[in-house]
Amino acid sequence: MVFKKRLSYEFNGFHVPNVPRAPRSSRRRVLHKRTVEDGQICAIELLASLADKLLQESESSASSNASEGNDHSRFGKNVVKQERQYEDKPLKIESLDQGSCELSAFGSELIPESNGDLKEFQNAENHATLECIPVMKKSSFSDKVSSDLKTVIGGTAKIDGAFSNVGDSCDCKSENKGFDEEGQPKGLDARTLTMSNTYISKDSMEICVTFPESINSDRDVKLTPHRDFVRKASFSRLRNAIKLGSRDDDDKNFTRSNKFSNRFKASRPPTHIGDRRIRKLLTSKYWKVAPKLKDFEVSKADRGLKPLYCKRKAFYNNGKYQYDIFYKKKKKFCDWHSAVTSDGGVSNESVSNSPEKIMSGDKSNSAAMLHGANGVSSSFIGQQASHRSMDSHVKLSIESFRIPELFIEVPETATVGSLKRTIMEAVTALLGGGLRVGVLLQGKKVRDDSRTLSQSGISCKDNLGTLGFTLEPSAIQSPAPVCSVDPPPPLSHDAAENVTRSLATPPVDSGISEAVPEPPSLTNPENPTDGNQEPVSSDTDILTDPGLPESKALVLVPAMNGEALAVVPLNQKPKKSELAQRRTRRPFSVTEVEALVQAVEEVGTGRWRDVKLRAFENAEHRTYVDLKDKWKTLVHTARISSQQRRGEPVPQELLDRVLAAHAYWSQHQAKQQGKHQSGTLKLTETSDRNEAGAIQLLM
DNA sequence: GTTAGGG
DNA sequence: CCCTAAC
Repeated sequence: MVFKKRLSYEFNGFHVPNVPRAPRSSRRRVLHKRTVEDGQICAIELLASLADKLLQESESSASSNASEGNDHSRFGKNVVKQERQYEDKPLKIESLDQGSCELSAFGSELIPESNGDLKEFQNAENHATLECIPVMKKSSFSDKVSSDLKTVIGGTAKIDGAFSNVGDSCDCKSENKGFDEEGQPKGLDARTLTMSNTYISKDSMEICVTFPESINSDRDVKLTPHRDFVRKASFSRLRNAIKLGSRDDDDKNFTRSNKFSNRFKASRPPTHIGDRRIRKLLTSKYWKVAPKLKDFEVSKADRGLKPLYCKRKAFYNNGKYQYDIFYKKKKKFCDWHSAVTSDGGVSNESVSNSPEKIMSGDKSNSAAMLHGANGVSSSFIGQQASHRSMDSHVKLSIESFRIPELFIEVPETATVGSLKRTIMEAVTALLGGGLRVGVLLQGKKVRDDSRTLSQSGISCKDNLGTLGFTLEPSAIQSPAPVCSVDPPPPLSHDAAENVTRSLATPPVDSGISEAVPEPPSLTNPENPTDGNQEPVSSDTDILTDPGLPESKALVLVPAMNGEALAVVPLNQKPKKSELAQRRTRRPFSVTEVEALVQAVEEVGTGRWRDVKLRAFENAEHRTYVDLKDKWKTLVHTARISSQQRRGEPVPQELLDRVLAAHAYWSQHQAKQQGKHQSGTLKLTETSDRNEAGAIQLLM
């Protein structure tokens, strides 16, 4: 009885509830907004000041735009969090972000300009600062730019150096804590990753892409990270994560970790038992089967709890929940495209808080789940119109790329290393087929590859806001656009939030990408955009899902203009799509049928709670609704020919009793207390189906 | 929270 | 079994 009420855990407190099973009715928890911690603020300030210094050194340029500021704050916050975490907590692998590939594309246009360098530099700086990760950016796109590039690089290098120090200090700390460090060289060299045309920061997997507006959308832009590269990235990321902790709130991570560790073992993607609605959605039209993902299923974010029918029996379901978790199977979602919502709202619907979501960013999770069904990964891209693009270059930034949620089965005895490997394999398998890039403009897929960006309208500032990209495993044909960016972006702030959510880290580090910087926490909690925020109700168990829902988050990075771009989900359809698992089927045994018949004979129909108490008091998995349903089917079964019956045959004798009791109680409305004992109905047997007769006898 | 039914 | 409307 008290259970349900207790269920509203507070995630803020990171309290993990131990409820065995959740009541069906959703437990919708309200997310609590995170408050920024003082410490964080300080850290931010420090970082900010540091950044300023750097900028000044390089002859600060005044040109900072709102968007940048935004990013900065985000990153800064992120950094702070990381530091904090690393200091305060023991890091757990589980807390690592799944990682997403972060892709940033910078237009080359800036470079040539006198100011361009500076700006670029700033960008770089921001990134570095934000992530506390050295980022090397280099663009070889055009030779003419090379000189400018140098400058940029230099700037970056500086930053890197500065941060490397930080990293070192971090390392020391971590070492003290007993973390293993890889013998990575320190300094820029170690952390610099250079690629031609495409640069990915080792840690963040940031990819910079530059291209002229006139390029063909398809061929010129390359977003494919190299495998090795990926590895490296993940590696370094891991390292970072270890050192600094994941960007998520400590609490979050912590909680997640706990969940994860506790539940991960299960083989099936146990996920959440969810909200009925969610289940419904899942089972029905909303999800499609992903052809390719067999090894891992996509799970849905929703961790709804099942209802406890234990009001009277208070702990009646103990342990059941767990059972469900382990044995229930997850359905795959195919609608992931719809899922990719800016706020992830798609999936959330009314379901609210799953701790997980809260932690990681609900929206993304849910979205991820949906996507996951397909196994397609999508990414949101943030792009910005190049400011003053006199040179007609389009500047785009893809902040992150996430893979769909994966379910992985790992024995409890598995090592962390094996866990990571397993995840890596799953991810690799997912992406093994290669990625296909789709371009979305105003939610529509841009198909004509030969058209220039300007011809496609992509170069227009107005349209940039509506530009989106999709990354899908090429194996999957589903052409459907995964996500799009919403044109009318509300506030940059919102955008940031969206991004954040989408980026929310999954419990496990996929090893592929790094966590994305968190958005400003202040605003996070409330998302005006949609009600999605509410995390899906989840139990603690949720963590169980090893799944890493990854959606590819597409984030728009506000460009210089500072207008914020909001990522909007293309499809609203799965508004509520939360996944719920269907309970495992448990056919009634003859014994149970017998008990049911007996009880109904005694108590009558229409008093299922009493029946339950009388005959199934200890059968946690049999709810009174189940009993009622079973009775319904029994009556039906008794009326059909034995040839038409399926499953374990029920003795005719029992079926006869069913009919008799049914007939009897239909006449009696079953309201009167069970004065009728089995004896009473026995008489019926004689008269058999003659209802009137039975009644007469009974009376 | 229970019931009663439809799905 | 699920989901809901009605109580």
